[in-house]
Formats: sequence, structure tokens, C-alpha cells
Amino acid sequence: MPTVPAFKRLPRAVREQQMLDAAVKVFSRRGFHAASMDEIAEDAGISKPMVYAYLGTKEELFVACLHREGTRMMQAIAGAAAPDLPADIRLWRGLRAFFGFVGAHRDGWAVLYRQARGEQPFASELATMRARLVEVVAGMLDHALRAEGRELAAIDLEVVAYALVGATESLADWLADHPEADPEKTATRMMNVAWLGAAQLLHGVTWRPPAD
Amino acid sequence: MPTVPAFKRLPRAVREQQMLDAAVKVFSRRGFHAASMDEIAEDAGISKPMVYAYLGTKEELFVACLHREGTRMMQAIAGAAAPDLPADIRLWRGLRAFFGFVGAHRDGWAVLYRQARGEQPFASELATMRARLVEVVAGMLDHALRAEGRELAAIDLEVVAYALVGATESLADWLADHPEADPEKTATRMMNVAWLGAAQLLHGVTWRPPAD
Amino acid sequence: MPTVPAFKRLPRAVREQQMLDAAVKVFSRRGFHAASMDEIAEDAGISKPMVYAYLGTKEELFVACLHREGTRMMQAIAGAAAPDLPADIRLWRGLRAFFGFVGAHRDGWAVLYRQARGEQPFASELATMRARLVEVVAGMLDHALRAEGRELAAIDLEVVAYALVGATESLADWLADHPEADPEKTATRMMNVAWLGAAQLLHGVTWRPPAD
Amino acid sequence: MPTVPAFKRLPRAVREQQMLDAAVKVFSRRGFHAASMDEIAEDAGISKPMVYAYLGTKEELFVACLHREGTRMMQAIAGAAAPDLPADIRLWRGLRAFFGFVGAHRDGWAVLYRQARGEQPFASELATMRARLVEVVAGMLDHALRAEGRELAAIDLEVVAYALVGATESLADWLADHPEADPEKTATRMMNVAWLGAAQLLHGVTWRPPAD
DNA sequence: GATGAATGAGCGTTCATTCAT
DNA sequence: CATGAATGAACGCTCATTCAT
Repeated sequence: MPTVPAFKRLPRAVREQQMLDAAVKVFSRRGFHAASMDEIAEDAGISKPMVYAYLGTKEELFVACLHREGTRMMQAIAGAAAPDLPADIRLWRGLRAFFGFVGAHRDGWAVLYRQARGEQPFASELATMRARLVEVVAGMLDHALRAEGRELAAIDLEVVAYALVGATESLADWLADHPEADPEKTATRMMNVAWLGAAQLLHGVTWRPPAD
Repeated sequence: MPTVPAFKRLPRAVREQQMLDAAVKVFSRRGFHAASMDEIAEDAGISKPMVYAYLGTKEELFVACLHREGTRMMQAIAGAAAPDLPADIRLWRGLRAFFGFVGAHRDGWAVLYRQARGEQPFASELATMRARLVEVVAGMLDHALRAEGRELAAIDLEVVAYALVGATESLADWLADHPEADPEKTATRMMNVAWLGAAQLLHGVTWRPPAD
Repeated sequence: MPTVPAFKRLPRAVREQQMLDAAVKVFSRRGFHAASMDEIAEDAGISKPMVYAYLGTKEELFVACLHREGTRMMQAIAGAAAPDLPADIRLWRGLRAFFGFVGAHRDGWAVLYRQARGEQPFASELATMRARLVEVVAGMLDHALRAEGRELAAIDLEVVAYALVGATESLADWLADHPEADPEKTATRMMNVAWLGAAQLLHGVTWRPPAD
Repeated sequence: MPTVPAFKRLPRAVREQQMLDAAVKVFSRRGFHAASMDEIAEDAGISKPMVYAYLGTKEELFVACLHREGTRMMQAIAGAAAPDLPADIRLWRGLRAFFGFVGAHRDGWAVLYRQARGEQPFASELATMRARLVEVVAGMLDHALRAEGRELAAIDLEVVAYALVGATESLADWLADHPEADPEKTATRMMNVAWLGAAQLLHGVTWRPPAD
């Protein structure tokens, strides 16, 4: 009479999480195309038809992984900094949370993310998430600028934010590839890249191309 | 006595370029996995066995594409700035050349590059190229720092350079996705992100995490 | 003390009819192979294992459908004409009943029938029904012939009857495909095909191949 | 140094016929759905991908079979009777040719044909052929009627012709199921069904439903 | 040198069918 | 009585790759 009801016949919700765990693992290890539904099913300790019954097609399964991991990451970041704090504190806490998350999910999100960037069908799903991040960062910059009585065109804000997000993603890749690296330290380095430049912008300093 | 006007029987070097052109086109349009050797051969106006004879397996073919396009890009960048110019000028000219190249090869390199990031087999090939860029950027920073009598640990230099390269790649993606965007303007924006922060570093300003 | 108003727990016979209704509908719409037990169960508002418990395997279920619909049709025909009427009246009433039935069950029997003709496992079930019809028609012909003092070999009778049944089935298909067509008019047309020829036979007129 | 070039590497046209032969055989034996591409390929002595390369999808393959056999049959019928002969002679020769063809291809066309009737995707392909036959038969009737100074509404002509074609198909089924039966004799019987009635029509005799 | 012909291997997907609850 | 959970077994299809000519 074990507490855990049995070994099999688990409720749907549980099985779905098992499958997603396995899928994240296999997609990460092999990449989307090289991953086989057989391996995912086997890794989840379940037969293939169950995967199709619960999570659908291979693409849908991948999107489900993307979704779960993305949501988790967004929550980790969102819960890190209250919106009423100063911009640098918010940025720092957000970055720290982000790199902390990536460091703790090296096999999961970071690699999933790398997969998704390359495959067309998932570009949009990803673009949505990145767009949210870009928007948040641009909003922070805009807020701080206005507090200083300055302003930047929307497109410039967006591109700068885009670049910062890109730099962050890049360092996340670097972190995922360097298992011994410290997430917090990486966040500090990112701050040095991001904030020093941003602070200049806040003070009205800009760079202009030379005459040539 | 060949009366056939020598349409076929082209010298090997020419054929190889035709194949690479076709391969870049197809890989870009379809992505690595969705691309089929059949389509590449047909697009090159040649039979499949010839592709195998000249450029080898599908992976090798992709690497060859990567290689050719990468080399072209590196040359475009390298030729843009003499190494004895000041760091900001070198950086600016390099970025301008880079974004100019990407803008002119939106369908080619940019997409190839995006493909390569996601597929494990090509990570190394790509990592090598990126490492060269990181090294160059880190070298420029180091050089400029020392000119100011300052110094940064190698790892810090590398990570900062890595972040800048990542931001640049990100904007290259953005550029590839916005056909109407101006490469030079994009380069200017990147300079505003990169140089303002870097200049701070040169003057000894750094950001440190708060006590929290 | 069941307060639940007895929505479920219906008596077996009722459930079986629900299932058969659903099965006929789905088999008609999709065809035997394309029909899935899932859809049938869902359409019947019941779980799949119940279908298996009550009506057995997919093939058995199909046969059950065939059986029910076939019996209904046979009854409709059989009740249409008393056996002591003249042959032409019996034939007319039988045809009228048949086309009436098909017209009223376009989605049911007609399609079921078309399905069954093509799938080997059900050929026999169908052949039995058709054989009964052929026998009846042949019997009518024989009876009428003998009343005229004539006779036809059993095999000839059978083949002629077979052809008439075939023509009738064909027109039933035609009727099922032309929802606006009138069953009674179709029956009249069939009589014109069947009876004019048969009447000739009754008067001893036969066709013989030319010398050629 | 055999006259037949080799065992393998046959030209495409030859292989296609081999495949069609095998496909007709397997489709006939198993039915469309139960037939597997593996079995067809194996029976043709070739690997599966070749089948897909040359003849396409399973459905396309089936249509190709239908097409080849149908064309052969139509040619057999068309070549049997010159259009300037009297209607009964034309009908007789056409039927004789048809039953001769079916009798000679019991395993091929007749069974294929039965398959096609049931499966929706092929209904149209088949309907086209049947429509051609119906048109020819209706044309013959119309021609003969006008020669007698009579006329029938187009719809009536069509339905009568449809019934005759249906009766013929039915006897073809019967013939296919009775390997010992004689095709010519079957044709004669069909003439007795078809022509005796048709001749009545030609003489203005029609059947009308009784008052009831 | 160049190609049409050919294949081994594998993957995504579906479905009828049955336990265990 | 009734069902959600689970699976074995196939099947259609594709593709990179290689002979034989």
C-alpha cells in the first residue's frame, strides 16, 4: 500500500510534465531535427502514442517546451525587481535573475533557445518573447531618460534595447558553454557593458560618426 | 572534333562556385535540414553525384558555404580599417563594414549564420570565427586601456568583447529582418551602445553590484 | 439513493442503438477505413471501451451496421407486395419501396452499401443479401414464365435477375448522388428498363447473337 | 553476354510498367487500404523509394493503375464496333469486347474497379469513365429512337443508359467471381436484358405506373 | 567527367485494442 | 457499469548517399 498510488496510470497532468521534462532534455541534447520522438518517449518512460495524445505533433511539442521554459524564465525575471525601483537597480536585479536562471537551466532553456533561433517555425514564438524583453528594457531607458529631461526617438530606443538584449543572450550562451562560470559575475559584467553606456546616454552624451 | 559549344565540361573551380552559390541560396531559403541535396543540385544545374564528388557530404557542403561566406565577410571587415588607427575609428570602420556586408547579403550570410548557430555540428566552425572577432575586439580594448595606463583581467576583457560581438550579431539579425533599414545607421547605433560604455571603461569607470 | 436523474446507465439495448446510429453516420461520412473508433465513440456520447464491450471489434461493428440497415431495407421491401399479386405489380411495388427506402436513407444505407462492396471482409455479408434479392427476382420471373407455359434454365434466370438487381443498385447510387431526384420516378424508370425486357422474355422473344 | 542488358538498372519506362503490374496485382489481392507500398515494391522487385520517385504517392499510384487499365479497356471496346453499324450490332460487339476484357483480366481490372467504387478519392476518376460509357449508350439509344421517329427526354435517356451500364458492371462482377463462366455467353445474356427492353422502347412501348 | 537508377535506414504519425481503476 | 490511460504494430513517405553505365 504505497503512498504513491502505483507506477503507472498516472494522471494526465503528471505525465505531461514528465514528457515535457524529457522533451526539453532530448531537444537540448540532440537539437530539434536530430531529436526523435522515440527517444523522447522512451526517456519519459512512456510509449510514443501517449506523447501524441497529450502534447501533439513534434512541432507542437517543441513549442510547448519553449512555452513552459519561457514562462518560467519570464517569471523568474519579473519577480526579481519591483517596477518602482531606480532603473539601474531594476536592470541589475533583472540581469542577475536572468543569468541565475540560465545558469540553473544550462541544459534546458539556453539550448532550447539556441535551437529555436535557427528554425523558422519557432522564430515567431521566440520573437514574441524577445519583443517583450526589448520593450521592457526600452521602457526602462525611456523612463530614466525622461527623468533627466531627455528623450530618444522610439526607433533608437528600440535598437539600443535590442542590442542590449542581444548582448545578454550572447553572454547567456557563453555562460551555458562555460559550466564553471558564475552567473552573478556574468551579470555584473553585463552590467558593465550595458549600464556604463546607458548612463552616458542618460547624461546626453552620444557618439556621432566622424566626417570620414 | 567537338562541335558542342562547350556548355558542359567546365573546369572544376567554376563548377564548385556554381554549386556553392546554389547551396547558399537553398540553405538560406529552406534551412539546413529542410534543404535537400536534390534541390541544390538542380539549382546548380548539375547532377547530384557531381556535388558529392566535388564538395562531399551535405554537412561538408554546408561547412564549405560557411567557410566561403565567412571568409568574404572577414575580408570585408579586415580591409576596412588599418590597425594603426585609433581604437574608436577602427571599431567604427569595422562595424560599418560588417553591417554593410550583412545588408548586402541579407539572404546569404545572415541566414546561413542563423542556421549555423543552432546546429551542433557547425557550432565549432562558427565558434572559431566568433573567437577571432572576440579576440580582435578584446585586443582593441586592451590596447586602448593600456594607452590610458589601465588594465583589465583577460577574462573580463573577453567577456566584454563577447557581449559586444553578441550585440552586433543581434543587430545584424535585426538588419536582416528589416529590409528597409540602413546599414550605416545601424552601425552608428551600435557604436552608441558599444563605444560610450567602452570609453567609460577606458577612463576607469566601472560598475559594481550594490550591497543589497 | 441516486439523485442523479439517470442520464447514464441506460439499458443495454438503448445504448446499442445509439452506438449503431453513430457508427452508421460516421462510416457513411468517412468510409470504413477513414472512420475511427474514437469518432464513433465520441459521436455516440460514450467511451470507447463500451463500444468494444457491446458491439465488439471495428469489423464486427461495421457488420452490425450492415445487418441492421440491411434488415430494415429488406423489411421495407418485403412488406410492400403480397406474394399472390401479379409479377409486374409485385416488381413495381418492390422497386418503389426500395427506392423509397434509399431516398429516405441516402446517408445511411446507400453509402454503407457502397463501402461494403469495396471491402473484401464484407463482401460475403453483402453477397448474401444480394443473393436473396436475386433469388426473389428470379423466382418471380420463373413463376411468370411458367404461367405462360415457358421455361428458362436456372443459370439464365439467375444471370438475368442478377443484371436487374445490378441495374437497380446502380440507379440507387444515382439516386443517392442526386438529392433532388424523386424516388418514385426513379422506380418508374427502372421498371421501364426491367419490365419491358422481361415481358418480351415472357412472350418467348429472345435475342441471339448474329452469325459473325 | 546476355541479350537482355542486365538484371537491374532498367530504363524508367520498363520499371514503371513493372511497378504498375505489381500494384494492380497487390491492390486487387488486398484492396486499396490493406495494400502496403512495401508489398508492392517487393512484388515489383524494386525498392520503395523508386516507386515514390516514379509513380508518386499511394493514391497517385492507384490512380495510375486505374488509368492504365481503364484506358486499355476503353480501347478494347472502342476498337470493337464501327460507329456506322446498326445499334444492336454495335451494342453486341461492345458488350462482347467488354466482357471479353473483363474475363481476360479477372484479377486486374474487375477487382480494381470494385475497389475504386468505394473509396471517395477515386470516385471522380471512375465517374468520368462511367460517364463516357453512359453517354455512348445514351447516344446509341437516341440515335436508334430518332431513326424510328421517336424521342425521349435527355434525363430519361441518361437514366436508362445508367441502368444498363450498371447492369453490365454487375454482370462483370459476376463474371469476375465465376472463373468458369464464359464471357461471350455472359455478353449474350446481357443483350437479352438490354436489347429486348430497348427494342420495346424503340417501338414506342413504355411502362406506366398503375393507379395503385 | 557525368548521370540516371537505385536503395537502406529511419521518422512522424495513426489506430485498433486493452488494462487498471 | 464505465472510463481515462496506455500501447504494439504498422505504414506512408523522405533523404542522403552510392553504383553501374
